[in-house]
Amino acid sequence: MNKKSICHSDLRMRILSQDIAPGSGLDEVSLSAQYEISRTPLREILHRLAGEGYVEIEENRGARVASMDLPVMRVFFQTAPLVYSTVARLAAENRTGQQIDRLKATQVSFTTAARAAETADAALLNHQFHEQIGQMAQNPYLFTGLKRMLIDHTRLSQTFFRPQSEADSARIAKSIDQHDAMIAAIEARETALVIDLTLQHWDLSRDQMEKYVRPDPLPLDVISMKDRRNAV
Amino acid sequence: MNKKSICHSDLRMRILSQDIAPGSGLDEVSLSAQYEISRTPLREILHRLAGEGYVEIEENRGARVASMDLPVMRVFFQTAPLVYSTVARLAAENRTGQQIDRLKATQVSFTTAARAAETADAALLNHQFHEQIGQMAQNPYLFTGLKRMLIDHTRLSQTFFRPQSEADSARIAKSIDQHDAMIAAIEARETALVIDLTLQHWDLSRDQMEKYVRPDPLPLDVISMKDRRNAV
DNA sequence: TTGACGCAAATTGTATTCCATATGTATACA
DNA sequence: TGTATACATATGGAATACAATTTGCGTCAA
Repeated sequence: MNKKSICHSDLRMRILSQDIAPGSGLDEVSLSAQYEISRTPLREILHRLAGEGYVEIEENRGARVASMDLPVMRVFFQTAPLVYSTVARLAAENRTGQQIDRLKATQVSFTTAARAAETADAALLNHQFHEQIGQMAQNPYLFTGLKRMLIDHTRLSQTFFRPQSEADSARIAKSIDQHDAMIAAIEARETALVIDLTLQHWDLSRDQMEKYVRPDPLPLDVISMKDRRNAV
Repeated sequence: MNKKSICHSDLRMRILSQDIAPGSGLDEVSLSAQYEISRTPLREILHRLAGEGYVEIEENRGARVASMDLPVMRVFFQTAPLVYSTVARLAAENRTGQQIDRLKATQVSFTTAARAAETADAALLNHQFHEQIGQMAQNPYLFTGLKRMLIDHTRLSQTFFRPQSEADSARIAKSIDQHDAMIAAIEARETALVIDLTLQHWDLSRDQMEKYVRPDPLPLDVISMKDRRNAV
């Protein structure tokens, strides 16, 4: 593989893993130096990423990573069930045998990474898993929308695969099981079941993401109670 | 406006109007000469158009206009009602006053062009009309999918605004009326009505498009009946 | 002290040049 | 006569050099 496509996929990866934060600027000279390519191909990558929804380009102002503002997040939670379940249904109807094999392979890698708590890998492989289901749907119009959703979904679910408690590990195990069930249902073309499983999977993910958006408040004993008495 | 963005929007226009046919190759040197810009910015435009779904870029093979093969057309007709009606509902729920004003302005231009049988302008303004409804929905995930649909929809509906008969003119008039009704319904936030109107509008468009995909057969008297006797 | 104007440095945008890859044709050998 | 290989030409890709735009800072005036 050449440097250009490595750069392209690596930038995608870094954006998905929030290694480059939403809204942060992308400097052309430093990035081109980093990937050892010149500015010309890098700029072409940036334009491509803009079309894919990873970055936003403003005239004479360069490229920034796509932001994740609150209004869009509302829309994200509102739209996800519709898109995911529709795509899942179409996937069950249109999947080929080869695609099932590839999905199973991805699931094996995902399971390994998730059990080993390799956070970044697990999140990325989870992303790949759902993108492959999108490909099965054979519907380019819904697929582009799905890809946009997955960009934000993967960025939001960063904490999901970094277990902090027994409950977190249980959620990860459940997520793996749901993937397995989805594969079986898609392979058997059981559309109603696939939709049901997909919505369950979404519910699990959503609960975890809401924690990310609105995390538990800091423990109060960190703040001196003396100071608190003087508060307005 | 600078040459680059003119080139960008003009290429989009030419692809939508099938002035550049689906699947045809885009030569970098001739295009850059045509728009009086150098190859570097042109290539950036091509990459952007690739991200937007107008063209497809293959490594070391250059850019081609996105093809319209039959399997995708099936999916197009299958998906359109869902996407259009969902977007229309969200537009009615989320539209702002400014957006209504702009939509009305577009509709005025569209009406003029359609009545005057200015085919290319009418098709493009129709495209713009539906894209603006998409913007009203305030849903980037569905909007990208809608934009993809509109690319194919506009390319397929080229014949729609070139009336050949009284019936064609009547259809155009009906289409204009439907747009007016949709604007009113969106402004009044009557979601159920908007969905209904949108589906009616789709039905009208679909019937016409199917004629484009599967046109009336050539009149048989063109073929000599003598030759026909010898046929297998 | 604040606001506006202007200059300078940084950053993005464009053009030209050089290089790599692919395809088509011709020639030679089986 | 058919197929394979090699070479030439055309087309796409990358890098460097140059131009234009933006932004931040400094100075001067109100």
